[in-house]
Amino acid sequence: MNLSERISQAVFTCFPEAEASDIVIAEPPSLDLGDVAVPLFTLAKKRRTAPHALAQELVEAFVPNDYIMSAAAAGPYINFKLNRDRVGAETVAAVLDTGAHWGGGNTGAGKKVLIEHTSINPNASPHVGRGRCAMIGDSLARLLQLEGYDVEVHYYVNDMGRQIGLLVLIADEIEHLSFDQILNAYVEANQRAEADPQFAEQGYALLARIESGDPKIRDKFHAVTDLCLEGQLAVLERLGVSYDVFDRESQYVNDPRLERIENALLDAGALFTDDDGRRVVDLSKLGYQADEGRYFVLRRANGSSMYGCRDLVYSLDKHEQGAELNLMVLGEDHKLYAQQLALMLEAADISAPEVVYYSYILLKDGKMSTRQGKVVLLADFLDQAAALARERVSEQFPEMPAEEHAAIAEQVAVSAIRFAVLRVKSTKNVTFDMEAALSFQGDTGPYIQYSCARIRSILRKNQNAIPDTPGDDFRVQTDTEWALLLKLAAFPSVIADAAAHRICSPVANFALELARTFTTFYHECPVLGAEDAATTDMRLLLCRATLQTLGNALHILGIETPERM
RNA sequence: GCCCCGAUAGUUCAGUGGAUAGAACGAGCGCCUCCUAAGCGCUAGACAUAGGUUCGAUUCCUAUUCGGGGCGCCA
Repeated sequence: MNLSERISQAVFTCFPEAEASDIVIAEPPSLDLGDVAVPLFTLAKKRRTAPHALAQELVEAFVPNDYIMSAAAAGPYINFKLNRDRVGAETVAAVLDTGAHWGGGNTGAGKKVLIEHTSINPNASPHVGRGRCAMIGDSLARLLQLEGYDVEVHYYVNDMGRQIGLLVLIADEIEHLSFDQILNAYVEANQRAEADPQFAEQGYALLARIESGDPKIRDKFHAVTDLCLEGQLAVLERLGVSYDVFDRESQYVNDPRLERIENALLDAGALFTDDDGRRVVDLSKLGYQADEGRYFVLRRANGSSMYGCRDLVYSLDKHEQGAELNLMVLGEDHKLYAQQLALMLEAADISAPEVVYYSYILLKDGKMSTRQGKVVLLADFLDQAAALARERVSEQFPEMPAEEHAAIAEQVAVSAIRFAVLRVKSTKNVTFDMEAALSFQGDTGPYIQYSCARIRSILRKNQNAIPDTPGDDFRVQTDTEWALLLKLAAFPSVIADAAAHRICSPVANFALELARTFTTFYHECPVLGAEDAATTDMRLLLCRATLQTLGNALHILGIETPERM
């Protein structure tokens, strides 16, 4: 039985007709009032009494037990005081026993989840805006893993389409196209296509040839996109983001399975050929309400397929893999498109993927613009951050080998960017502040890592053996220790909530709060210099449990916990 | 024009249908013979506007304003 169940139990015993959903477990404004609070407004209404009267009634009927020591009425609230030694010891034991699994609710046991994210156009080194998708997707994957899901991460390689065709044309003119040149080549190709219709035509012609199965052209497309993908993945790898499966858009062109969807659309009377010879879907036949976005073109007049065809087959392909959960992370600019796809898929009785959307990252002086060079490239940020961090570490630990300086600096750099991006709710536009992200001070990833390093330092300096688990002499002596224990105990519910809502920012904010709570403890409660050995042991256990919890939370965020920094 | 998202201190972000809305940065003052000062303490500062639902709204609903995104042959 966990804490909230025990509290509910206490309320039930004197109010049997209450339902679990009526009981809200809250935090009192101060630990002086109690450890856990229950507001009684809803229950009082049910019983047709005043909340404060009900509070009195419950207090009088309350019988203390091993876990809940007392109940006190405070107006419309009832505040419980817990047996801190008992609850604290159980919390620490739970953390240390479950270790890397601590916090996971196992709701995903035996279930497979397929998650697609990043899938950026192969045209340039990724900037932080693109990185938001990768970091959110990667952390979501890690979060679901902790919940016990069997997670498979997919990356959809957009290796087709007009712009890749143009890029292939340009690549033919350059001797050895490198990753660094790709963006320029891409911009140039688009400019030329605009100015020179013939050039643009050549691009479409290439598409037609790849669609007709020309292996030479296909190889050319692959060569260009591979070069790009390789460069992009190298940056993403620095961030700790990895993928299990790469699905090429080109492998879904001319896929016979499209027929199944087209037939369903025909049956629904939604698919037709318009006056110009395009194959168009009228989504209003599938329940689409608005006038805008009502028509969706599947094929150009010349018969070549549009991206939608490939996406439909790709969705079908993922659907056929039979995962319990099919997730994808998309920018909010894809919202309408994803809805349109979902309607078409559902018409063919195919369940559409569940989509997690994220909003754009803005800069202080406005939107990012690749063409205006107004972007923060992930690689540039990491380089700058790592250089700064390296200076810091080498000053602080001059005796440390240079490779270790570099390794720690890289971990700090990754933590700075991942935390800055992940702590913000994904539906909000973030304004990326380069200066703040490079300062490593305050509400940052490095601050949390620093707390971990302090814990590691204490554990390293400790000479004596620490018990593996709390014993009978586990005493919670101060509010500071207790506040830390309460924070630790809250971790599983943070994870459960985050996983259920497919959102990682609460995990980031929890980690920050826990680090702050620990820092207070660090300043107020000496561990190695405690009054007696039992207190030292207790605090060492608390340190270990905190490190484990911070480590688990940071692992979800893709942030390492350095031994020193 | 229509649709979707957002709006909390000077700034960047948390948070909640209920007790006193939290941090950080920036500003000011203080703290390293003390487990790492990437730290800590103190001071000043906010729920866009107007209605509504509710015992109670910053939180839910509606409108307005502002910002972001989108609206048939780009992916």
